[in-house]
Amino acid sequence: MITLTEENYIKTIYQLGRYGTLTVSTNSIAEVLETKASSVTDMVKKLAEKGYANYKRYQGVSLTSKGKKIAADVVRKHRLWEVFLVEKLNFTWDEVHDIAEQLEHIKSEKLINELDKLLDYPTHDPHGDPIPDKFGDIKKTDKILLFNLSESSTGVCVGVKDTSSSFLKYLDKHQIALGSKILVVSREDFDDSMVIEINGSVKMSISQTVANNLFVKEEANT
Amino acid sequence: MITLTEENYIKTIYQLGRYGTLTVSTNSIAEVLETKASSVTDMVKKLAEKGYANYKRYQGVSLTSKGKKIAADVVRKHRLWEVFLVEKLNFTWDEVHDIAEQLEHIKSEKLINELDKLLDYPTHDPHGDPIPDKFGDIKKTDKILLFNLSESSTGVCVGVKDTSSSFLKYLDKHQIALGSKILVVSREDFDDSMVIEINGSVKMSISQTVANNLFVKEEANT
DNA sequence: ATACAAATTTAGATTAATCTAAAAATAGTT
DNA sequence: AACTATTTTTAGATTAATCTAAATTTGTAT
Ligand SMILES: [Mn+2]
Ligand SMILES: [Mn+2]
Ligand SMILES: [Mn+2]
Ligand SMILES: [Mn+2]
Repeated sequence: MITLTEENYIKTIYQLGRYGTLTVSTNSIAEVLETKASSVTDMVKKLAEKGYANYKRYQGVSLTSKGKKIAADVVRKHRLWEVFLVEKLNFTWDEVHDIAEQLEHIKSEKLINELDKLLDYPTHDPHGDPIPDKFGDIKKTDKILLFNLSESSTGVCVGVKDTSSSFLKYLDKHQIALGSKILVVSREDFDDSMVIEINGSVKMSISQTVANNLFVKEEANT
Repeated sequence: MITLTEENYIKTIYQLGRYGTLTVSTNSIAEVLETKASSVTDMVKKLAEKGYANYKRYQGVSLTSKGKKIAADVVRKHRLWEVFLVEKLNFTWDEVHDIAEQLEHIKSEKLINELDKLLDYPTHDPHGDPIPDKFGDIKKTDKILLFNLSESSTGVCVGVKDTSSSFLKYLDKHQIALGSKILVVSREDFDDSMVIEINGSVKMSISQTVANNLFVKEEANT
């Protein structure tokens, strides 16, 4: 039996450690979960005892394969529910995260498999993040940050790094959505801002911050 | 802020007290929630402090209007989710209750209103229980137990009292569903069993237990 | 090699929810 | 009215998850 709190810690270790590949520090977990480092220490000890994590004092934590499976399951549920909220219940992409934080802990294998079927087996959530399959495997794409796209190159917007409501609403306002085609018209060395053209029509200037939070898939150069 | 546990106690008080009309005993709550009476005493004190319940030592508990609203909301969510599971995710009526026990605690007004819309504003859950509207009001029907239907009277099955999986599967097996027309062919004084005819065709004998757990709406006598 | 700052862990306390065992109140019966 | 069985409450302890403050370890810089 695993508690909701344990699931949240495991998920955080998974995501901070790049889908379970790296070792993660106590402080970084505390920051994400908005708890104190001492609480994290207690919890990772428990996770290690239960076989979900590898932990040596002062050396950080990583997930066991058992822990990775739990984490992938929770992330799968989170992202499938987000798709459901957008596709079936008229939510916008900036409204779904907090509700998915609750729904990701509902326990029923049939529920999640039927939801997957209802949504026609989506591979990505509304923010472009990949949905692990029922074995916990993730199809990883070769997306890069818009910031790393060179002048006069083109990319298709495939995801966001910052999923905060304010950033998502900014994108909505400027008609940038997943699937939008983005051409880097020019770059400004002075402040690292860039001028982009969206879907071959609207031109606008974006800050470094924006460019560093938008994932694109680079298009083959003509 | 209200906890999941508090919600479950409030819901139990609501249901034991006939949708909040009666005062409820400590022991009866303990029995439903499978806890000890001493735990119930502690919790009802807390509920009273928080303004959800009226409580005087040794005199039982009832809900305040604030408590009733919470309870109706939780019951509304529980029953809407049950409809969702059956209508959209291919669950059978004997599979939905435990999952709805989890889903009923998800907090989002928009979520539940959109779910209501998606399901086309259902008035009853898959077991025939009424779904409170968003104001907490319940449309109550004049259903009676099949056991109280007299010989040669006819009723339409509109609900079940026992919602256990074993009873629901028994009904499935014998083709009794919500909407089935049931004629009381004869009654046996000896063991209170009765012979019924379902939808004008199949005849079968049912025990007192079955008759006491099926709600019907009596049809006007010809 | 030492000193220091940052990260991490330990010790001890708190809160929510639960339990057992004992005490108190209530209700039914003579 | 007194006795008794049942119900309910109190007292004290436990577990999960958290916190603060103090102690320890690590890593970096002189
Ligand atoms: Mn999310
Ligand atoms: Mn979560
Ligand atoms: Mn139910
Ligand atoms: Mn519940």
